[in-house]
Amino acid sequence: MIDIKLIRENKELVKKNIKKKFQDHKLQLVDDVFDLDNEYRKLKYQADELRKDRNTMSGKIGTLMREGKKEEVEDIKNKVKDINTKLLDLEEQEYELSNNIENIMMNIPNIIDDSVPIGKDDSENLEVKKYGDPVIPDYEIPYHSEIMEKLSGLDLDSARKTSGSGFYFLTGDIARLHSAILSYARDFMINKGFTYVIPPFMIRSDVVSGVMSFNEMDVMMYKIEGEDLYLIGTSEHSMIGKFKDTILDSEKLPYTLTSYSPCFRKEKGAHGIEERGVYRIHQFEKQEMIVICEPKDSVEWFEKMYNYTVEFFRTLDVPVRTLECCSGDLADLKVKSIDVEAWSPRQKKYFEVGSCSNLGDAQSRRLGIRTNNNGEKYFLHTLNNTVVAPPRMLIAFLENNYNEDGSINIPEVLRPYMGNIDKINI
RNA sequence: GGAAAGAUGGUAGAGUGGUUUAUUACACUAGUCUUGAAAACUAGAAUACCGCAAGGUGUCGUGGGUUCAAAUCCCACUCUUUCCUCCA
Repeated sequence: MIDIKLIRENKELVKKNIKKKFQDHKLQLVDDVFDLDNEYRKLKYQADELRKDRNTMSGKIGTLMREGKKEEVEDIKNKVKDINTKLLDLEEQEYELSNNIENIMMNIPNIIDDSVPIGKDDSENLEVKKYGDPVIPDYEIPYHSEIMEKLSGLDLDSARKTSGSGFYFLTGDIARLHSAILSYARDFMINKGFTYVIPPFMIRSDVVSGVMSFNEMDVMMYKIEGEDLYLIGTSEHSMIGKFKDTILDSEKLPYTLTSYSPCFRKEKGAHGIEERGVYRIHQFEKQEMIVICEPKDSVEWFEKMYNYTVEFFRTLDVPVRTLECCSGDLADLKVKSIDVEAWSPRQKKYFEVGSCSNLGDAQSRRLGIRTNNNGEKYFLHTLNNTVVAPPRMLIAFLENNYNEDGSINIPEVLRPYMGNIDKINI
């Protein structure tokens, strides 16, 4: 959500940004909201004047009553009643206008960073850099769920019985590996100076609507029946919600947090052939990082954050690359975004395992996350990034650490979390 | 789940329908005094929005309602504290 003042002052900039994102159908919205805003301000002035009259007149009644001037009181009462009738209509228009304006503003995309490559959709995302050798072994690597099943680590059949499709039982060493990765990720981020947080896994509707659009909400979120609660789709939801309507002490900035949570997603819509197994499921676990910082520092933090993920994957012997989201693929709230993709030696291509985003002040404006810096108040910048989401990450991990005999190498950094074994054997 | 009390500016805390334009204290900012500080004294100061400004409007947990007028009365909800009940 951008500042409406930007539209008042520089409509063309906002329009140019929309064109960069190939959303030409939204160009009209800028003119519409500009007009509505003017209308709203005129109306507000009128209504404020009426409210002013009402207040002064009502104020007089108190004095007149004490003086016992009943007739005058009745006269004024009637006048105020008239004002209220007029106001009723104006207030309804005022409410409607401000709602319309807000709805449109939600649909006007955030101003993207100058460095974002221009492109229509994900096919035009740009590779930034490769890390590690994308090795293609001379033996065949089975589908990840097969690897896991051979190691008695995955039971999808039972999960279908208890919960339906899109769920899994992890067992034995694979389950332990899953936890080990999360524990390692937690300690990895703590060592980078981040504060570990376990947030609520359910949030209220007002927080949900603060962090996502109604559309996203319907597609992603599970609602708890009979309660005003939703299961979180990512810990970012709780973590950003935590700061809703707060003024943060400028001396305590930046807030660098790493949170763990299970994530619940409906995943409405068709799934591709490569989404069998544990690639796309209703419930997974994730270690996330969140930074809330001064606007001037967000570019620097963005760089640091996706590099942490790259470094994390490299310590687990998984080759990765970074892919920059082009203008057309960038979600409306985002200023800039880079995906971290892991190498799949089976598919012989990279696939997404994490996403790092700089939201500028769009999210904080929407939620009211500000700082007070020597009396000057302004919105902060928010960023989020995946450290690791194990079930999907396990795919990359297993494929890249797979030996021809079906065993799995455990990289050194993970061994303390795996009972010091260096291999999972069949 | 049940009962009681409560939610007011950065903090504490008064305010039970109309000079509340939200008392007061602490913390805060500026000034006087001082080599500097402390203390004392003087002044300023909640917040969002509209407005070039003067000024205006809204906001006393949230949402409704009553009234000419609501921090104050009524209803619902949320949260906090204490107690009972239940529970990992």
